[in-house]
Amino acid sequence: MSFFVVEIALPLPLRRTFDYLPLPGETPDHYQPGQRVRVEFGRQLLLGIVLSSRNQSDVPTNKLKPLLARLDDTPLIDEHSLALCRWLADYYHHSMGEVLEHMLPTMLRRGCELSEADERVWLKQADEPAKPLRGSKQQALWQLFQQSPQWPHSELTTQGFSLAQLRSLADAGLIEERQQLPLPPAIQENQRFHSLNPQQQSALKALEPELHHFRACLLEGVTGSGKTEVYLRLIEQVLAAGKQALVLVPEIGLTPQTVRRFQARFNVPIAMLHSGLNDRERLQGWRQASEGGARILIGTRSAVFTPMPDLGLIILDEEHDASFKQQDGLRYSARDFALVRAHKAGVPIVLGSATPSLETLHNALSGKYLHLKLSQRAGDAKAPSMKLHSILHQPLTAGFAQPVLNAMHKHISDGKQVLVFINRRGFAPLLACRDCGWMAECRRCDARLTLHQYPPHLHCHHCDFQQGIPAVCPQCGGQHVEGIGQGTEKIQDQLAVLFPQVPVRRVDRDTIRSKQAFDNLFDDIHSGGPCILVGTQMLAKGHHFPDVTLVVVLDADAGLFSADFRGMEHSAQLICQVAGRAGREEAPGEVWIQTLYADHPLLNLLLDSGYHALALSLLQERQQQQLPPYSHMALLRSECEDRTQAQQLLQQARAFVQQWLQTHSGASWQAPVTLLGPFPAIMERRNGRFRFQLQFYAAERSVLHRTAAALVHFLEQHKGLSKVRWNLDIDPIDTL
DNA sequence: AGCACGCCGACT
DNA sequence: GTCGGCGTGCTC
Repeated sequence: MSFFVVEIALPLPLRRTFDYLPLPGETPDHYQPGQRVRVEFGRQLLLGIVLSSRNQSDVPTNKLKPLLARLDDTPLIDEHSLALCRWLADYYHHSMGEVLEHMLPTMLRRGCELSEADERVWLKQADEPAKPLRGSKQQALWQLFQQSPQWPHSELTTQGFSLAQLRSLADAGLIEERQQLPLPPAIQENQRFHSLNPQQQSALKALEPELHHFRACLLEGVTGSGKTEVYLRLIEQVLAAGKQALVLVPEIGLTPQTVRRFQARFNVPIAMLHSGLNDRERLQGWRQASEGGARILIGTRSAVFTPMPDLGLIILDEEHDASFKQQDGLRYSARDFALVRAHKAGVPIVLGSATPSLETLHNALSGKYLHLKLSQRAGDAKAPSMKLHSILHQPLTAGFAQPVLNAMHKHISDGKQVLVFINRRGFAPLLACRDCGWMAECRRCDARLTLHQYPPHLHCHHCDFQQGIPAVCPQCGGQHVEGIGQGTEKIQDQLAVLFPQVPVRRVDRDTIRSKQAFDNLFDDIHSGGPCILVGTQMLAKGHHFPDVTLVVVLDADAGLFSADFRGMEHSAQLICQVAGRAGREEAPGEVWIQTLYADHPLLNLLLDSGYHALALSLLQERQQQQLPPYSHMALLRSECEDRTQAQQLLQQARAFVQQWLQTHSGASWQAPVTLLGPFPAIMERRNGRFRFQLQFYAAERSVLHRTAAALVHFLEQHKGLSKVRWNLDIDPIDTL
């Protein structure tokens, strides 16, 4: 048998692979790309992925170690997915091993078998107990089986039932244990079948011919215009053709409602992948999708990696949402990756949004994407009326102008619900001393501590540092230490006094700690009756509150003057999203935006002419300034406890890139790379580390790409400033 | 990233 | 005299 080695990708930040000797008696045929193997690496045991087998190695044979075990007979990751990982590793200048780590659910990364996704389930076997059941626990258990004939073992144990209780029901012949892969039960087909309005029909008509090849489409539809119904119709056709559909949604967008709507509509197994699942559930979702059992996969960002053998369509809803971009480690964009995946798989991808990102809009306007618009709201719903309300020189009560309070009173007395949006959680964003001006600051960040009252403490929202509230000023000993400004907690308190007749509910990360809490609150709100909801971003995303007819935006100004060049874009998207919560049913909605800058031209453009008009105007600005999407951008960030070293690393990086550009700019390199920085991050110190950044802009993506590759190579070799942590962000979203 | 090896300060 | 700090260097 001839000599060969197996090339393995290991979960390390090293941008190279490692060769190992095969197991005794195995031939190259035993090794296929995508299998998992266990290896000894230095002194540690690692799980790696086979990339290839070859008949020679760059490493001397006596230095090669043999593999310890091969875990899979057939590849766990198919060739197609492997090629996509290679693309991703290349594009984001990351190690192949770390990219592959993202593709596999935790249990598979730890060496578990795919079949460990199988869970014990208990199936109902009879309709009536032959003898009355003894014990209230047993009766309660039997009640559950009346509701649904099939229960996963783990779910029953978390509900407090014991194995003994299950056994006694099994002995009575009422239920039976099975080892099986539970697929979500199919519900009756074509429930709640909505009819399409003319715009939806023409969008569908335009999309239908594109279903059998790659095509990127932007479905730009105002809130309530029925984008989801168009998705459902497309998925219907894809399923009928025997293909699978991948549906990607933002992190907080995957609500039980969304899932229920899909389940109610399609008579096929649907898999889910999102952050609320435990490891086994994730493995289940992954397995169902990758073995083809599930015909629809609904998931958040990381679900974009799940192999799907019969992929026929990708839907990415709310494409502008920031949660599609991973913000640490491997900083990939699930949206951009989904586009590449669709392209390589030869299937269409539909990006949906009421407020598309300027990048996507630019691609749609230039004809690269098919551009479809839904401008009328489905059914009878009318667009909300939006108005700016100047609070310049106006007396405020609890932060509200009187006319705004009056409007709130009116909607409440009409029996409707009011939503107050303020993007600051906690009681007050600042705790200060009236006597000497001292402010509570975080020791580890360049930030003030936020005052919370429920429970009372000071909290840094950037590093999670927490401490008690000082009774007297630590600087002057004065008694007048108080919260300045307002957050959701304070607004809630004050509104409870101003509107004693209605409940005032708060929705922010602090009240919505668990999914359970959210569902409860949601059911409460849904059951109707007038109430006031005070909340942050969380309120803006994805949720349908049918009885909300008034939305008040308290701090729209915060985003208008952001240091980030995308600040206005994101502000506008947020305002539109919050506004979209109002008046989705028969009652018309009203949106009041309190502002100090009632004559802000872009804000007025947004209100008078809508998001699309504003976006066109912002695109012009971007073109003039040669900012994305009219140029391509990369960001090298550094952080270190030593300020000087963090800065030095970027200076060295800059010097390297400048020199490299000089030596590599021949005739074919007319397009230059513009370097800006290094400069300190907007919050220079965070969690005890000083942060700097170096920006790269290029008109040609390929130039930026090659520069970045050279830079990463340089930084990897260069170990002088080893304490400094660095990260290269390709196509960064926030540049703060 | 781990985990070694390696050379200088405060302890039983 | 050792224990242990974390600065370089390597891992097929």
